[in-house]
Amino acid sequence: MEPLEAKPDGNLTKGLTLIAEVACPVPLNRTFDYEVPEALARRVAPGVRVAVPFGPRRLTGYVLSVRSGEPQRPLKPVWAALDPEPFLSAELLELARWLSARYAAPPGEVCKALLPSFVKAGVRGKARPCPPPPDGAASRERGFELTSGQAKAVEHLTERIRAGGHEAALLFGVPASGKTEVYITLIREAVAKGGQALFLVPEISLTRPFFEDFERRAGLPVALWHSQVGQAGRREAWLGVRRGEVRVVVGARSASLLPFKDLRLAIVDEEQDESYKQDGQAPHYHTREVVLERARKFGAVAILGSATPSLEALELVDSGRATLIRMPERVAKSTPPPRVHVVAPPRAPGRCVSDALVERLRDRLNRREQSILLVNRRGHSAFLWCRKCGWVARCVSCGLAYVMHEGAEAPPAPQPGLFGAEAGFGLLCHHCGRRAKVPPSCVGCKTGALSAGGAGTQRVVAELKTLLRGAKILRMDSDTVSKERAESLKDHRIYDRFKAGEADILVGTKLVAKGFHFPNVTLVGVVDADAMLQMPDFRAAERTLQLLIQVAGRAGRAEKPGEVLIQSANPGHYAVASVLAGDYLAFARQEMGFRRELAYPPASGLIRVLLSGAKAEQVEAEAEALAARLRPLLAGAEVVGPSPGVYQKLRGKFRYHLLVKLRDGARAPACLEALSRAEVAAGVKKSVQVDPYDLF
DNA sequence: AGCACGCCGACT
DNA sequence: GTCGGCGTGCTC
Repeated sequence: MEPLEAKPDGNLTKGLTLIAEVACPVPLNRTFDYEVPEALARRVAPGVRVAVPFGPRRLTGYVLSVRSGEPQRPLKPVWAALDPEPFLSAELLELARWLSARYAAPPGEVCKALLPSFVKAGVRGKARPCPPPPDGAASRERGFELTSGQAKAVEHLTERIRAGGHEAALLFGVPASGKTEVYITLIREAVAKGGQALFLVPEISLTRPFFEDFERRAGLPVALWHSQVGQAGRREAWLGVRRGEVRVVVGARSASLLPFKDLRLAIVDEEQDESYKQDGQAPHYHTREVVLERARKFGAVAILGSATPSLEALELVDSGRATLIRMPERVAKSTPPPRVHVVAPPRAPGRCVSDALVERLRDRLNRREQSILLVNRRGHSAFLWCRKCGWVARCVSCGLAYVMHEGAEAPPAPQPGLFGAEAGFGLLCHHCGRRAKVPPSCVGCKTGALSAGGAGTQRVVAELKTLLRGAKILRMDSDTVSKERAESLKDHRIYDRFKAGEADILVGTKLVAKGFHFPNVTLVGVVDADAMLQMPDFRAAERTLQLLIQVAGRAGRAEKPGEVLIQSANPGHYAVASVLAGDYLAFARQEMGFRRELAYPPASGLIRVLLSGAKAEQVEAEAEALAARLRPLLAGAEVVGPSPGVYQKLRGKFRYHLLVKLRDGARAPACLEALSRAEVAAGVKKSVQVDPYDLF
């Protein structure tokens, strides 16, 4: 017989109570227990949203689990169950717990991220008829040849999809090696077996071409998912995926969080792309990791595709967690890969394009072929400084050097398209968007003349205009390609115009390196490879090499051979040398050695603790104190810092960070626990980021 | 994150 | 005399 006891309100009940573990949407890395009143016992189940009292307010929480037990303390009751049946499946709840633990993210915010916005507006999903299964007629198309080794690997994966069971593979194929064909074959297989397939690309603008391609060539109904899809489309796709009716999804990062019912295949294309890491807001997940985790749970096949695999993916192969499939040959074997040269940057002060590069550009103009120039900065010049006293124009709230823009004073952003009548200069903070006027002379010493340093896209365009009279030049960077236009059909206006031959030269930031096909481009130039290599980031060499190889792949994709010119003062740098040698794996081996030596990912787990606040001394002191407290607590981990953030001051707040390097992965959970529990003084904000990509 | 509680300046 | 500033503390 259970003992009876008096509850605080005086009622006599059994000692055992129904307890719901609820994730509340607050930035606290923990869950809260509530008592489930008898009347709600049937409706309060894992995955259901509930209304609960939370301090003085009422909020909507997510039930993670229900158990019966003796409360350790008096519990408040669940007020209401909001859904007739669970919204989050058992698999999604498991995913929520995993995300929360892996990335030190508040469980309530994780659950919120797993539910689409229309749920909050109230859901009344109509039952819709199942679309007829795709007929086999369309699935006989072929058009590519695999070498016997690749064919065997693909056959193996096909077999795995057919039989069911988890497997992860890294598909390492040179650009234009026909990876898409392999993807389509495997997607068809997954769908034919009655399962679902997910295909991820790093950018929204890349979803549409794949979407159309898959619909046409695989003969499959495909759903599109990314942050710009409208309310109606989201609703249809989300519910369809959950019911298992949507069989193929093409999407960006957030599609990895969709409520799949029977996932059989997940593909992460261009897996090295940094946009797969969500760094801006919690949960700070990495798409590659989410996909691998879910594929494991579903017993699905996961494929990471890349021509320049991340060191993380190569580490998966080395440790036996993924198999390696190489596709070392181009489909169009008649066209040789582009020739790559390194040339010295121009000596003349103020010049950014060397004579060698200008000459090659002129040659292409004469031959009516097109060229692409990669410039790693938008704007005109990276900074404005005084040659006499060294003063640099800086944003007052961020402390960052202002970037000089042409026409930046005239809102909105400069006209897209052909370079023309953009007049006047202005200063723009690339972090907070603050604008300022260009001072007539140095603000520091009052007498020195100012000059602009660090060439941006606008300046390169201006220089080419004077050096190559009559050349038609298009500029493409985030100032000319607006975000809103990213998904409509006219969004690729600049791409279309360039492809249609409206311009001879395309000058742009890394946007120009993305997987678009310009048959008439035979020359690619990289204006300042050194600036990319010198970024204060342990992944700088990896990122640079990946970008160089990617942009080099834009040259000579059709019948005419391509040529690549890289301007660099360090031809001996191991990243530059690897482009010349065409040996990515040699670079990866060397880079992995450095990562091991310095305990950077993937040789270690990296956790960043960022403190920010209005008073610099206080933030610094708190950071020091935190580091001192953490060091003995985190035996086996290396605590680096504190040091001022790369951006010491951002939007009026001073920033210091600590880096925790964990060579022993098994200790990560305990370490995260300690880090998220550690308290800092009021007035200072702490944030914990797991495996951050931005160390700003 | 909210939202309350708490202790110091300009107003009907 | 009070209305209100936002510092700081808590949320099952």
